[in-house]
Amino acid sequence: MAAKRRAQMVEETRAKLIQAARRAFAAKGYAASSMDDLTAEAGLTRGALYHNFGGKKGLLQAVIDQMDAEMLVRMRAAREKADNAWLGFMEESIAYMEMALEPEIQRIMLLDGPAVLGDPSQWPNQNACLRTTMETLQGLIDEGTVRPVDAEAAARLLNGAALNAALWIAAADEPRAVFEKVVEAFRSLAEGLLRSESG
Amino acid sequence: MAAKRRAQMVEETRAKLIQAARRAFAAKGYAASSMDDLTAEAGLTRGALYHNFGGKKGLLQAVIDQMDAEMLVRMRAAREKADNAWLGFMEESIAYMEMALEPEIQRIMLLDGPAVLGDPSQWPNQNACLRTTMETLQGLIDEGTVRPVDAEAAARLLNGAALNAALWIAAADEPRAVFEKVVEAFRSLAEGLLRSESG
DNA sequence: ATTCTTACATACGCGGCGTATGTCAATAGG
DNA sequence: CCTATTGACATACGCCGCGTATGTAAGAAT
Repeated sequence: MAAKRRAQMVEETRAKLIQAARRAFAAKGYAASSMDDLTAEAGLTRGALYHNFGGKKGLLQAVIDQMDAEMLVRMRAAREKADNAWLGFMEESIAYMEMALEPEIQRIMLLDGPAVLGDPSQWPNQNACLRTTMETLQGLIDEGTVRPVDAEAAARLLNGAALNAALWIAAADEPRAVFEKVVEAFRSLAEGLLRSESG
Repeated sequence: MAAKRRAQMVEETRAKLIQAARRAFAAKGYAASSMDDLTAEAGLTRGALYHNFGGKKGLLQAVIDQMDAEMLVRMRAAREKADNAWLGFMEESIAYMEMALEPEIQRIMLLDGPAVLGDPSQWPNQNACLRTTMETLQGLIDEGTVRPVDAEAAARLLNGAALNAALWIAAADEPRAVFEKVVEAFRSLAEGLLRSESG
């Protein structure tokens, strides 16, 4: 019980640091964020950061893990709203693009993350939200809806497409209008994966 | 004539710095590359760098412009080998993916570039090799081969797909085998853009 | 021939990161 | 209940790297 109190405090410390880091990284980017500043904002010092995360990269990794988990939840929710598997996949993909429009996600997950930590598929948690896309796709292949392509390859392609499109949308003058165009083009592209109806 | 000599020297200086920067950025990444080191390797000092490029970011921009131009040439060459426009587009896209496998291009153009300078479409030269994809695509739409989607949106999606796939391939154990899978999946995806044959 | 400008080199200061060390509270053992 | 030990952080130090301000020599302008 007393032991639990201690563990609880540690978790709070970690949570505070991750929270502060998310804001700092999102606002200024990873490179421009000072560890002194963000720890101070959390009411702590760099000592806590090095103890808990081993360094600046470790903190970024922790932030990414947290955000990735959140994104996973949102993608699942989007998929489960749809009537069938294929439409679920579309909704899931669109949800991903919408999330990729959020500055925090874009900056941390899509720009700084890969640049600092390398390819997302090599991350410790294996990028859960990419895995979800892959598994959804594999299900569609198994049920015969989608051509028998390599699920991971296709998932990668679609994820990358969505990611890049989101970068573009975010920088556009009228994000919402551009978003509609992208969704339409994305649907066309994705339909290339469907088994041809005449087949 | 004497004036030309002077301009020539300046060009050589800039070329030397860009060359050294390309190697340094490719080897260690942008953040870990010391300007003192790379200028010294070029037989110069940071003074020359700040004078010619305004700073570290300016140098990165110059490096990217140069590489982008080179990529453009290679994409054109790939396209012109093909028999028809659609196949040309495929070859062009595959060429892009192959280039994206090269560590130098991957590190500088695809990882550090966007992270440091922001969205590629906002870069000064407007990312020439993306424009090429877009124009090729627009041609295919005009001739009726491709569905009337937004060319820029589709180009963005395909570029992003190729980019992300390349990141994955490069980190894979057997890059070549994975590359084949990706190309196959990419073809399927891209065919989603074709007008349906029954139409 | 002189002034002015260009194209760099040199010098300086500040901020940021990592590490080594210190401190205090909490657990464990007798 | 008292002490030894570990854990969770804070403090202190040094180095490196960037940007800027200043210096300098060679070419261009008049």
